[in-house]
Amino acid sequence: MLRVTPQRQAVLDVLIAAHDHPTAAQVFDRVRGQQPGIGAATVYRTLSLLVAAGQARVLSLGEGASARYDANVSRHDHVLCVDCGAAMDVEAPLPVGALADMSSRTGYDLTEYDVQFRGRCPSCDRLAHRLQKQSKSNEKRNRSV
Amino acid sequence: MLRVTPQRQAVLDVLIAAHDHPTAAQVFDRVRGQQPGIGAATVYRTLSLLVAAGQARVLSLGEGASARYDANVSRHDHVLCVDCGAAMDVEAPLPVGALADMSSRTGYDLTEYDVQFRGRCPSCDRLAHRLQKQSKSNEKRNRSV
DNA sequence: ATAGATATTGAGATGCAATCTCATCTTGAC
DNA sequence: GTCAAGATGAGATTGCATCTCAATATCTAT
Repeated sequence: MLRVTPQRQAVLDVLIAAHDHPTAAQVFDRVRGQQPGIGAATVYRTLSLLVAAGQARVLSLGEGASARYDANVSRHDHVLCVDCGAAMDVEAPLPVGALADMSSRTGYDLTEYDVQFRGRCPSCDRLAHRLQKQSKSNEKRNRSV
Repeated sequence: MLRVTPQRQAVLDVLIAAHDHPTAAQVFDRVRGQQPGIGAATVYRTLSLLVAAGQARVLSLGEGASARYDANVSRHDHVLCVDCGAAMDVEAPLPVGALADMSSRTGYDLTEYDVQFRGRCPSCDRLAHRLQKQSKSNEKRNRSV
């Protein structure tokens, strides 16, 4: 029998409250806020359990970044910032039948898909533009020296 | 100036020859076959350089899996096996304008996207079915004991 | 309520990929 | 050839993730 313990509840609570797709390490930190004594093993174990039980999902966003967890288990897509790693849920469903098409095209037995959009979030975008301007004015200054 | 050294050439060669989206560790192993003395630092460094130079791409396939490298830098999508991690390139482009739509919908400055299809590759699928049958016949046997 | 079986926990050890450091070596320009 | 910039690789280090195991908590049957 699988038990509902305070530790497990805390992990799930954190996951449901989070809308930023935290990594396991971030979940661990947050859970510690509520259950200071909880161990890393318990948090990692619980995350795996939740995923196995269909209560959570693992995402591999970003490039070579750690796995990120999401309590939103319905099919959805992601927009993510290549600078700060921020991620948000969006909907960009493929036409009905696209999954079946791809299955027969590849011979794989495909059961799910998702679309990842990558670019810069508004705040990183502003920052990037500001830095760009600055480096241009630096160039001018250096030329004139 | 950026130099083309035998080590860097070897890493790029391995990447171009590979069609299985190897992880950095796998690239390292393969490069060692040709350049036994090459160090891990060099391979990891070179992979980052290649990505920065647009000669390669990093993918985050699978869930919590290590980053995987791909010398195919043109836009394309992936089908991947959730059991063995095999990945293949496919084309599943969104309608023209989808990227711009999503940008204006989210406020992000989006520059790329890709679709990930997940399921079982033909051989893992066969294996899974075989195991399923076996476990059923085991159940029967156990019941009759 | 109690005993015994089963499940869960957390500290610490371990594993492993990835990065960093730095002395040494290579390369290209002059 | 000489020199400066660039590149290399052994080994140390970091940091995430998993495993081990003794202690603890929880369930079930009586």
